[in-house]
Amino acid sequence: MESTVETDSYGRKKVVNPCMEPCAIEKGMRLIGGKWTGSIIYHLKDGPVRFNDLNRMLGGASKKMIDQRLKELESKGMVIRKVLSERPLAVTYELTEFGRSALEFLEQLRVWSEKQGL
Amino acid sequence: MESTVETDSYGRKKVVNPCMEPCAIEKGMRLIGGKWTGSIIYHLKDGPVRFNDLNRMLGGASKKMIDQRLKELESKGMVIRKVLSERPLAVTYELTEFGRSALEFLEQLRVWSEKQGL
DNA sequence: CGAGTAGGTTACCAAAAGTTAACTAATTGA
DNA sequence: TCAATTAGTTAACTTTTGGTAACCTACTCG
Repeated sequence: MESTVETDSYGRKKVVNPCMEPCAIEKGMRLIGGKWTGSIIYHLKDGPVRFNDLNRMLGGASKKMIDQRLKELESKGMVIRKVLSERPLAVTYELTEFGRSALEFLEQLRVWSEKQGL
Repeated sequence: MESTVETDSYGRKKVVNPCMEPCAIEKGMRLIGGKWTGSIIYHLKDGPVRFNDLNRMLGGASKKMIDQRLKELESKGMVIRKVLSERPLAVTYELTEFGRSALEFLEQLRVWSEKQGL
């Protein structure tokens, strides 16, 4: 993963390990870097949350977005959808172990972000 | 920043601190979550890199992308562009202190990402 | 001279992403 | 009966993105 540039005797440049396809950082970002994705994971940190509650917590995100993101996260195995009861329909979303493992990084991001006073 | 849902005596839900606009995580993500942005910062970690070298390191990213991202990062104060010499034109990009401060969690992201074997 | 380097810029286009608002069906509370 | 809740879905639309490839000036190497 360490790509470096070397200069040959004629002054020509060559890259030793170019990231031919997205490297780890890029892949990670594509997993949790989508709009609202990080926020959703973060808001699930304290346990299961219901769809509409999540919707209310993330003012600014539309239901469609939240729905879409939750489905992505579910398909990636970071979130589980649980039906508490049909009639009346009640559903919660919670983090899997994998999902939970992203919290560490997200927490650091949050701290950094707040420190910069963004 | 702690948004929670409360239920009143009638069973109605209210959110106490909704993230009305993007919260810290969201803002952070928008700063470094763009395609290739994290990778660019990460590849500048060992010091100044020239434009075309960066281009070679990030196989898969086009010049246009790199150019665009570098300008964004410059405008956000995370990267500085330095002209080493005109005639022949030589330019390097390096991280500012602010840019460097992002390396800490990018490194964590990298480790996490690799651990998942993505 | 012709090719290659450096550091970009430009136009064009296709595809993806995101927003809004309306609508669903079933249930409950006033 | 009216309103609101639940968890979504859908269509229509706009915006943003990202990729390609050509072009630019200036310089050096053989």
